Amino acid sequence: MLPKAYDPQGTEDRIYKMWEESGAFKADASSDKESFTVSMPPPNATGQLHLGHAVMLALEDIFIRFARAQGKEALWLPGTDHAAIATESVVIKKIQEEEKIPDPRASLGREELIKRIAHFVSESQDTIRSQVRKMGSSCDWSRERYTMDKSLNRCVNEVFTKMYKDGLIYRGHRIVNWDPKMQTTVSDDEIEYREEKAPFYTFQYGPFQIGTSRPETKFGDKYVVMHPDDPRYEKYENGDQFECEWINGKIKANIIKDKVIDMEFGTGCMTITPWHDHVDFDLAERHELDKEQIIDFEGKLLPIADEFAGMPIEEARTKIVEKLDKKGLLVSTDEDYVHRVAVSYRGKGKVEPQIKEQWFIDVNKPVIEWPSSAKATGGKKKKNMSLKEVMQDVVRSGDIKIIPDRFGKVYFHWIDNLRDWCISRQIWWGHRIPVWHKEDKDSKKMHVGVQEPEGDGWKQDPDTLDTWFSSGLWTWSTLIDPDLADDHSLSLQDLLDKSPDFQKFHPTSVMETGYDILFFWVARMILMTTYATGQIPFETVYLHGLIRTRDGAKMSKSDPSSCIDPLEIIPKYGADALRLSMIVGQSPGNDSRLFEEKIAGYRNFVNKLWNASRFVLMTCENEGVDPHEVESLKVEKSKSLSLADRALLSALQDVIEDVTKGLEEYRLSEVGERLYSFIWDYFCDWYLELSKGQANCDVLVHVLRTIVKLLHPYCPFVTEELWAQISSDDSGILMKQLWPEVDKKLKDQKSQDELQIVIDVITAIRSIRADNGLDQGAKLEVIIHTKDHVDLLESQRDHIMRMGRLSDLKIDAVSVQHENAASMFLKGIEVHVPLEGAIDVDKEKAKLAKEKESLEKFLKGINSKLGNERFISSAPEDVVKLERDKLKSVKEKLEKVDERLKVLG
RNA sequence: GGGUGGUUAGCUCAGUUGGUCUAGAGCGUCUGGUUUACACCCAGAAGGUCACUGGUUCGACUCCAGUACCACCCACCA
Repeated sequence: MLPKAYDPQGTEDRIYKMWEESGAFKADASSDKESFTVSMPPPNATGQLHLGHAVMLALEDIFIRFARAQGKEALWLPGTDHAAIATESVVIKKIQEEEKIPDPRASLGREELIKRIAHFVSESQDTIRSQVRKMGSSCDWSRERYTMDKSLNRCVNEVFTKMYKDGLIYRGHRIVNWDPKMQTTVSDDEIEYREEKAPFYTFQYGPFQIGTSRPETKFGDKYVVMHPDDPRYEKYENGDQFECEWINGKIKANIIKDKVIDMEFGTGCMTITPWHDHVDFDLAERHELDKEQIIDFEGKLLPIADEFAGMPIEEARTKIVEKLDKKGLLVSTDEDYVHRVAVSYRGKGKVEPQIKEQWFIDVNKPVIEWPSSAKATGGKKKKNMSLKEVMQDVVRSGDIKIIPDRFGKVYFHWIDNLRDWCISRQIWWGHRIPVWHKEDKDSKKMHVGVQEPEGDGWKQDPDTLDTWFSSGLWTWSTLIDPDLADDHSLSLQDLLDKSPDFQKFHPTSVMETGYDILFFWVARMILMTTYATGQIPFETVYLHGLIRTRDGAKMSKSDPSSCIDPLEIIPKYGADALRLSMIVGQSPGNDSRLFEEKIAGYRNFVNKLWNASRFVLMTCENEGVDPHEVESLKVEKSKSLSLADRALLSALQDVIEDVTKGLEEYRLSEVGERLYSFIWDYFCDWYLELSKGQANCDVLVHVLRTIVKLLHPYCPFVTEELWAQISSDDSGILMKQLWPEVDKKLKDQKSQDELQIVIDVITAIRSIRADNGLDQGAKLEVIIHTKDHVDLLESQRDHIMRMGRLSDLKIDAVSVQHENAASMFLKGIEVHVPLEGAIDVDKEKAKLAKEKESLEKFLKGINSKLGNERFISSAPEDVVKLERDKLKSVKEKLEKVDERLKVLG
């Protein structure tokens, strides 16, 4: 016999091991079945899984288990990401703290540091693997990938080379975000802003007053810019020159007029520093101005600063202000000025714009033919598209569907503002740029290719690639056969053609991830994959929201008290309960809040199902039935089923229908609720209670088996554990079972309606008892007066008596005031109990009259709609059909109302 | 400055193209309960003018416009 409460801790690991050993996670590329693929967003190999990962795993596991049960060849490919900057900075910090080495890069050197990082990564991969298992994820471990795998590196190099040859990758001097702490560039999307209070100074600059919070960048300033329409500076012309006293003596300055200046801000004019500011850089490009570097890559001032050369920014700032003040050039200081400082998203260091030679991807160059392969789902072939245009095209055409669709807008807006993507990083951890340089006495040579070129003296470019470059290839580079990675006679196209997994499983079906990395990752996958493979990376993008605390705050690692750690929750409540608590009540794209009571609630539900199953097993035992020997067929043919049985089987068909449709449409929250309430409110609270009178083990077992199948994607562990108790002998494990199909023969709306009447009667008796302060123990005698339901209620006499706790029950076939109502007499008190509708004749009449009126109006509305030719011709067929159905049902209702009004006189 | 989402019971949230919603659930609260599984339970109850103002409609929580507040995203801040 099963224990009284479900024990997740004693169950889950055992079940997971059983699944894994059964081979049920493995997908077969040679199968004829329709494929369904999910690429797991690879967690960063830097540490622990958090709730964000848990949501992702739960959602994807539901998709994949459902697809598998539907008979599809389902592949869920797991993996981890090397997370370039994030990982390198974590390890460097660790070494600094643990080994007291202030500058690990300099002390250890490239090779040793990479070795250390690789060691760290492999440890953290082990933790991640075990954590992913804890969630019950049914992913194919035999295909696990890592973004730094050899075969993935091959793909990276192939794509880089291809892009370079197509002129989509170029090298150039451009302003980039420089992180002096990590000594690397950072992409625009990896920057966040922090508010900071810093003094804002106004200086006298010749005849002008200029404002700045960064005096240390002002050495090279020889341009002063103002708006062309600013009346205050009317007398100055673009290009005018003047001489003025500045930090280190007299300088020659030029006047520039440009519309980017905000006349309202400060004095309406400013000096510019093109080397260290994005806007200034653009402005300088437009007006062809000189650019000069003031701050070096360590964050110290250069010789241009004279006496300040070599000073770090912060120190120099105050000293420069002092000097200008002495010179009488400081006009005012605003100590309370708040401005936003750019900070690296990964390394958390302040970002300093710098001009540097970097590698870029040109997103506007029109050289792409799309779709490039016959397998792609796109429309007609178009030529000369840019990367940007392809990215827009695949979403606009509907080839890629984004859920929720409003994120499509966000996506387009982002693409509109997209600038060339800087892909080189000056860190060591990552895919090294496949470029080799050779310097002779009089010539510089460069080789771009998949492999190191022949001959001596070639040195590989020291830079690595942005981590999103390789993750952009994730959906397909993971499907390339690793055995082909070393065969350099193969082209990129050959690699794709010769990899069975790619042929079978790409494009993938769903990309499920948080909306916060729509730009970082989803957009980049679309860009890289369409270009490299000619296929879209995925058909559907499902974006989940963030999980927040009860108060709506973000769960942050820095504040552990605010965090719910999946690893603490799982042993306490079980992975199934955690999964439910994150899925139900969560709609895609919207944040949701999670707290322990909510998880406890779903733990209770899991336990409820557990006990319902125990009850079924006990009942079977009492009846001498072995649940393993129950055949589903018996249920279908049996005509001697009780009303409750017929109603339940019919309701079950509705559930199968709703759940299947809901899952196909990715409405996971609704489906979860539907199952929850069916199991608890209907199956347990009514059916099991009714069955205590007359149990039909065939039906009990059949229904429980179906329930367990339907719930399995949400709660894989309990359901599998229960399945072992109730499955027929030869059927095998639950996760390999096929999805239940609706059996139309079992649909029986009449039984459902009739059972509802019985339920209403029982409920009425219960509420009368409560209303009259009669406790549960008191035995009651009840007389039901009814006109139409005598036979029905008579047949359910036992149930009504038992569940209403009655000592006696009389059912009288008398004509009551009007149909569909019954009255009851309790202990001499007459109590009217509606079965449906009210009993007070006047009230009833008034209500019916009102209903009639509104129905007539409704009818008029629909008639006018259907009579409108424009509506008929323009509306889709199903909409018109819907209206016609409405018309029909309204007419029927109206007839019923009329009939009842007649009865009432 | 541009954009997106939210505002429904004390709390957390559902509500599928406007019409069985006379607005639901879970938690919490209150009352009662040793019922052939389950106190991680059972039976009941209280609690909402669906943020506000207009509009469209025979009919609006649902569609449109505007207002207020909250949250987030993008851009800019010399």
